[in-house]
Amino acid sequence: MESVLQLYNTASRSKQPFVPQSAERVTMYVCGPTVYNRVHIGNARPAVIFDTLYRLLKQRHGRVDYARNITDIDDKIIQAAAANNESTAALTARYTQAYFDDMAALNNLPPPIVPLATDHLAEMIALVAQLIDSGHAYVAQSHVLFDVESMANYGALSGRSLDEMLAGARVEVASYKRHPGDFVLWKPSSAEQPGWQSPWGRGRPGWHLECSAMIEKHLGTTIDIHGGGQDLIFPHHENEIAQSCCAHGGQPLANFWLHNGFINIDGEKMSKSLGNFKTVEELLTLYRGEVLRYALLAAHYRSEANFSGDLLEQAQSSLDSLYTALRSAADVPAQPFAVAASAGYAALCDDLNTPAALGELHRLARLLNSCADDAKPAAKGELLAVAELLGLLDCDPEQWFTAARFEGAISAEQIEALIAERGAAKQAREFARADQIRQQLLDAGVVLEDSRTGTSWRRE
RNA sequence: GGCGCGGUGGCAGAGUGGUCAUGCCGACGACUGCAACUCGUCUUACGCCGGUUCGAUUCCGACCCGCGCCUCCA
Repeated sequence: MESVLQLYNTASRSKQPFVPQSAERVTMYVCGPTVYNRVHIGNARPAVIFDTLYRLLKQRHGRVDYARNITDIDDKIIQAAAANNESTAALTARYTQAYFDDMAALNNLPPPIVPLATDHLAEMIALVAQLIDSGHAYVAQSHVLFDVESMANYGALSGRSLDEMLAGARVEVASYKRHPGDFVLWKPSSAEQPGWQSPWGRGRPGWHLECSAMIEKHLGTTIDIHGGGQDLIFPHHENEIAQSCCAHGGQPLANFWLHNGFINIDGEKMSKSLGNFKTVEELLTLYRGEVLRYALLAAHYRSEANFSGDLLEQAQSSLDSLYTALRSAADVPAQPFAVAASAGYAALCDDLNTPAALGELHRLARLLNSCADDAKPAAKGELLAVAELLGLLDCDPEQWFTAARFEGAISAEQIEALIAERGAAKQAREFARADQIRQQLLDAGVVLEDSRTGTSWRRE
């Protein structure tokens, strides 16, 4: 029997069985990056988490309309482009491609829908007009503002009332707002700022507007799952809900709200001021993307995760041991395995318990290492099937251990030549010479492993 | 101030009212010319104080400590 998928819904603050509106087509939207610089490892967490969920949902339902947007209009983009003396379009095109590259390096499948904010101005303007018409928004000093008091249950997702929000307000309130909690739907652009013509003059959208507009266009009025980082619960998702619900006669924007926890670096919150900001690009010069992915999956997605060199070393060693099992079983055919029957699959169905699923990978690797030959194809098949759900172990095991990862590393040809020489020395029982070659290779970062069938090697 | 989260062995990190997470590191044994890999065994746990219970790391309450959000943020 297939496991029920339980997901923790921020809206209800509890795990609930996931039931999509249509069993044949699941709709999921995840907030993507604002493309004004290289993304950091914290930005990669939701991408990896929701990619894993995407894989699981595809397995369960077949079709998943998964959209992850690119925010390519924003004040930070305008500032960065001005600082570089280039157009916002040139800047965002460059960083959008960099984001795609970084995410691909982490084994994330490309989402089937990747909408750009700047391709949806007409939809955003229409949404604003609708909110004005229905009495949920007003124009003030060339801005269009959402009237939070017009919505009875504003604040429901984050669990706060308008009064409570005021108590902690730490930002100066613009004088033209009727209520301090009112947020910008549309704002005016100066001549040098990017802008679009609208009924309220030339301007640009507020932060939250694009998601509401793009969800409606690509996925529908109410979607099954909306995801993102914890910090987006308020105000971003709260305001998306306000915009969409009020424009749609109160219909919900999403049935399930999923939020991932934050990543710390060496126990401290990652921030530019602390200087402990790690970009994916930077980390990829030290570790393969799969190692980063393993490290990101090693903690449950809702918990805080601490990123450190130690964690990455452990992830590397853990992957090495899994690939060692696959390398030893290189000649074993993988028997097709119905993954829904696996304990690893069941773990993922329990609110995406990736640490338990990784544990299952290790159990299967041990099984593959130790079981009788006739049981190996099944063990290998199950191991690979669970790993695929996690986006792991898709490398050729031989390549995993032998590919040179640093400039100036000893070549495979040189290694093979030395191994041949050592083999001859062993034949002649000149063990001193053989050990000397082993040490020479070890100094070059190459470990030799003798077996009945010959000598294999791996880089450390 | 308001809302919320968490404290598990050297490290990372699941989970459970009573037997085992798992991985990394460490120790020992088997295997090996020596190693490595692998397999097996093992050590070190559930913040603190009460309560419920035959039994609590797990449930309840208080306390201590850490963290997040409260209109930049994944």
